[in-house]
Amino acid sequence: MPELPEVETIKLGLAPHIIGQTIQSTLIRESRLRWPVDPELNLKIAGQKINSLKRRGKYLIADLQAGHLIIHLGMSGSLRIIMIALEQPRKHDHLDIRLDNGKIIRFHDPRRFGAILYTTEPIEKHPLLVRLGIEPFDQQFNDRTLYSITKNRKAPIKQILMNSQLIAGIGNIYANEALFQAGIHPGTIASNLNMIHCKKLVASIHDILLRAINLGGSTLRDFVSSEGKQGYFQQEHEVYDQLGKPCSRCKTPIVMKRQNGRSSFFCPKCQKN
DNA sequence: ACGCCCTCCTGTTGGC
DNA sequence: TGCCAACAGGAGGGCG
Repeated sequence: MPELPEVETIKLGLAPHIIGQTIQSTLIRESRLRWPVDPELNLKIAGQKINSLKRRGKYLIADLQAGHLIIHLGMSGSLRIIMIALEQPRKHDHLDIRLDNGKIIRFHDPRRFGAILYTTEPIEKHPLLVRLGIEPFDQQFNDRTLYSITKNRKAPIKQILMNSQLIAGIGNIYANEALFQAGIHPGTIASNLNMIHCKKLVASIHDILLRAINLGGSTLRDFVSSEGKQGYFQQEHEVYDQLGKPCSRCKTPIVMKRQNGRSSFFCPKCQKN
């Protein structure tokens, strides 16, 4: 579920509940995530105030007084705010962070590809973050920077978009959707894109991500009580998971193709190599 | 440096 | 209805 817009939505929903609060305690029910949760996590972060909440790529970063909590939701992770003693933990509720205001941040992740890490190193030097590529909403992300990323690469453009070490935050859904909107075939070799393609693609990426964030935002009011709601952007998918359905522009049935182990969906008529 | 493939894990779905 | 394989929104790590 969580690509850039979902993580941004979670950040916005979580922030008012947790910013300025002090962590009272941490409860680990299952430490076997992508990386083991530090058994001393509670010792290390209890008593620390949460100063701010940021996003980098698909990572959430809570800045504490003396360090940073790095949270990644993997493929199936979600976070909720719940009231103390109100809800029993469900299966796959792996970790609770109890705050002084009586609220609990509860981490849920059936596939356990997610991660919760604490570091006292400068956050930008953390090995998981240091190699991340440019943020799509960075001022520097424009037609020229995308062109410089693509001009010497032989991989298909879709894989370039999904490579978080080149561009951070775009996953399978938004790569598919942005390429459809830009009229570019997902299998196009990156180095074959010209500046015009790159300009269109940057505009599409911006537009798709912004629209998704805005729609995700409409579920914010449910954030406290609901289990990682899907958000409304899924109703806006033009190609992702739309195999066989008519293209919204030309009515040609949407096609699916495996690319590097992932499903690519596209309109064979509107999207050119 | 680059691109491809494998891996971690559980839950859901579709074909027979 | 049940069984089983395929697949799912990520991404680090290892290899050629």
